Formats: sequence, structure tokens, C-alpha cells
Amino acid sequence: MTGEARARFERIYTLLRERICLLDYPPGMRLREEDLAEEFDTSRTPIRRVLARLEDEGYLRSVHGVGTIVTDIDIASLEQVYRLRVELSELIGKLSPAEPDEDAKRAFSAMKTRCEALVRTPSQRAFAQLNMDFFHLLMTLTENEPLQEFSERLYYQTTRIWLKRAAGEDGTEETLASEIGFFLREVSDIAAAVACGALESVGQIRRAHVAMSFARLKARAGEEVEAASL
Amino acid sequence: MTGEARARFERIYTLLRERICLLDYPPGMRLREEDLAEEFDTSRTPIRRVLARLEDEGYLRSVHGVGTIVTDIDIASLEQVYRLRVELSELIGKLSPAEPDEDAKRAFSAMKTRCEALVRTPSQRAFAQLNMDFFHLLMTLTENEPLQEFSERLYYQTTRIWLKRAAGEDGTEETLASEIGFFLREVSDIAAAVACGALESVGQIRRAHVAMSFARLKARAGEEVEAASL
DNA sequence: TGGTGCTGATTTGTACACAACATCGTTGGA
DNA sequence: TCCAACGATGTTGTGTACAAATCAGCACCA
Repeated sequence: MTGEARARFERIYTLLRERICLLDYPPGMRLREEDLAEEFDTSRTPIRRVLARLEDEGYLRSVHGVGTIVTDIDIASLEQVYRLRVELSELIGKLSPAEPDEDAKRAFSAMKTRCEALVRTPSQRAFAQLNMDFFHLLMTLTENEPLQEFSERLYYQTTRIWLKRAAGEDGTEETLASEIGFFLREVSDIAAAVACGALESVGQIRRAHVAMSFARLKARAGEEVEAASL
Repeated sequence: MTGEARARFERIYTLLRERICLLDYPPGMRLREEDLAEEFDTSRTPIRRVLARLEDEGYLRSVHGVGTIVTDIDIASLEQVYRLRVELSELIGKLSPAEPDEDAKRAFSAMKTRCEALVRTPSQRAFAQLNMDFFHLLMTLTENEPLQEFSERLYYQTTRIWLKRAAGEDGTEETLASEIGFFLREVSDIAAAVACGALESVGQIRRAHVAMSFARLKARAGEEVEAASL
């Protein structure tokens, strides 16, 4: 796969993965190859190439005769993925850190501004988008490509489930606002660390926040079980 | 993809990946979809599904009008992958370690025996096979599936290049024997750690040996450059 | 009334024909 | 003699028809 075909593949792949992570395609949703083929003005063949990759990476599950379904992840499996994600988070500052220039520092500062605006007018979708943009900005701090690739995969695999359960329609508006508040603190802390070039600290801060956000999710899941059993 | 189709996919995928890692398909070799289709008694379509995954994971590169080529990795990129692999190695003992039972301990002991036999009659191919078997046995020590998956990918991606450069046709028989010797020490150390249930130590020993094996490779690459420039 | 099997519709999986592209050898002219 | 253009050949990428599988709805019977 080369040239134009490659470019189209990347375009569709990135877009679909983003839709899955932003919950435009929520877990359990069924996609149809022919619909996608029509949307991207091609035949099923190139679409199937993209869906195959998304399936290999665990975002989708194709079932013969049924359809292509967006996967869901139970809390036990999610915990395994989070454990690994926590460890990888810290490596951002340890493996080939890229000294941030002035543009990068401004970008982190801009993230903080966007986040403060979000606190005033909360929205799940805007939160999801900001969270993703922030993640990609963080990834520019390491030049280790394999680390970037694996971190991306763990991020996309966990964040959508976390968003759905922690700040989704299930949760109250209160929990959404609360999560945005925690996120603002993370962005502020990391922006400060980046401002003074302390990349190792960035990794440690990130690690702590990733771990805490899962801990909150788990606690909330525990409450739900408790409430259901009453 | 489900049922029988899935099983066939896994079978072909695993086999081809193994061939690539054991250097039956060395870097630069060109594969033909139609040949593979004939070998596995099917059409190009299911084969392309497998090749697509192998390409996504970086083992292959399909070029329109040319062929499907086994990738090679330059020493700079390899170093990035190794840095990450070193870090992940240690996690084996920290993330969901599986307490080894008597069977597992015997399996490690058997590895040591195989390794001692290999020292007496060195063979690159047998070394590659033993190295891979040992890796898979190590993976049974953690129950964290994402960690297993990523470790596998890093292993398959680096080991084939390492084998080619450190113990392949390029190197002398002396370097092969030397590497087998180092490997025997690693297997012995790890078997001992497993025997007394010290899984955290297993991770640390493994980490050290992975780092050292790359260091030797890099040193040898340096010598070659030096020799070439004389 | 409940359950059981059938049939049609829907969807993914496979096979195959053809298009697009790259490579190499050949041939013709300067 | 050199080189440039062309065509033959071989390979992956795309489109499409059909096979295989699942599911829902319904008829039918105990």
C-alpha cells in the first residue's frame, strides 16, 4: 500500500478511530461496510482494509452475517490496560524527551485557556475533544516513535470507555463538571512543568492523574453495584 | 471475522510472523500473495487480510506494482524500540505476576537443558527457535494481556534484526557461540529466580540482559563502521 | 399457548477479473 | 556507442458477484 492509497487509508482510519473515541460511534453500535463505502465514495474493499486494522487493534469486532460492532470493555479488562498505561505515561519524560520550544510552551498554555473555558460551559463532547487534543500535544514531548504508537493505542482504547462511564450519559452532570475540574488541574500542573522544562516531572504528574482518573471510575462503578444490590 | 475464518487467519498470521522472526523470510525478501495463497490453499483475499496485519505491525511493506517486502530496521530506529523494550521487560514481574506452579518451574529448567545442549552444537536456527520459545515461556509469568501483546510485538520486531546482525551470516561463528553463551547465563539466572518464586527479580534480570544484548550489538556495529573506514 | 422449524432479508467473507503501477529488456534514433 | 522511449511482464490495489452465516418474523403443530 503506497502513495495515494496509503493517504486515503490513513485519512479514513484516523477519522473512524476518532469517531469511536469521541463516542460518535459508541460501544455496541453496528457499522455497515457499505454505508462507509458510500460515505467515502469507494467500494467495500478499501473500507474493509481500514476495518481490519481497527479490528486488529481491538476497537471493532466483525461478525459474519451480523455486522461490525464497536467493542465495549468490562472493568476488569480495563484495569489491566490502565495498569500498563500508568507505567507508560511516566516514560514520556524518560525516553528521548524533546526539549519544548516556545511554540510548544504556548500550545500548553492555550490548552489551559481552553480548559478554563470548558469549566464555565461544560459539554461532554467538547471535553472529549479537548482531552484528545491534549493527549496529542503531550505526545510531542517524546521522540520515541514506538512509545508514541503504543501510548496512542492504550489512550484510544481506554479513554472512550472512561468517557462513557465517568462523564457520559450514565453519569450526572455533576460528575462531568467534577471530571473537567480534575482535568483542569492536570493541564495546569503539566503546563507549569513544561514551562520550566521539567519533562521528567511531566511524566510523573501524568502518571498520577491517569491512575487517579481510573481510581475515580472504579469507585463510581463500585457505588453503582452497591446501589443496584439494594 | 469469526469461527473458522478466524482460526485460519490466526494460523497463517502466527506462522508467517514466526518465519519472519526466524529469518526464514529475511529482511528484504519479497513475498508473493499468489504463492502464499497457493500454499495455504485459498485465494488472495484471506492472505491479504493477514499481510495487512503484518504490514500494520511493521513486519512487511506492500508496494503497489512491486511486491510485499520484509522490512529491515536501521540501528537508530532499533535503539528506540529497544529503549522501550527494556522498560517493558521489567514490568513482567510487576504487573499481575502469575505465581509459577511446579510445571512452570520444570519448563524453565528444561529450557536451561536445551540451552546447554545448544552450547555444545551451535546453530543459528536452533538458537533463534530456543530464544523464541523462551520468550513465550517468560510471557506466561504475567497475566496482563495488553503487556503480553505489546511485549510480543517489540520482541518480534527487534529479535529478528538482532539475530541477523549479531548471530547471523554477517557475524563469525565465534560471535554466535558467544551470544549463545550469554543466553545460557540469562536462562540460568532466570530459571533460578523462577525456582524461588522471585518474579520481580525475573523482570530485573531480563531487563539487564535485553539491555546488554543490544549494547553488544551496537558495539559490534561500531567496530564494523570503524573497520570499513580504514 | 408455547415452541419449533422454515424462509427471506441482511451482512460479512471469498473468489476472481481487471485496473494501476513499477521494472526491465529491447529497439530505434542521434 | 549511448540513451531515451516503449512495450512486455509481473505485482499489488479495487470493484463486484456470489457464498456463507445469522437473525427476525411467521406459519404451523402439539
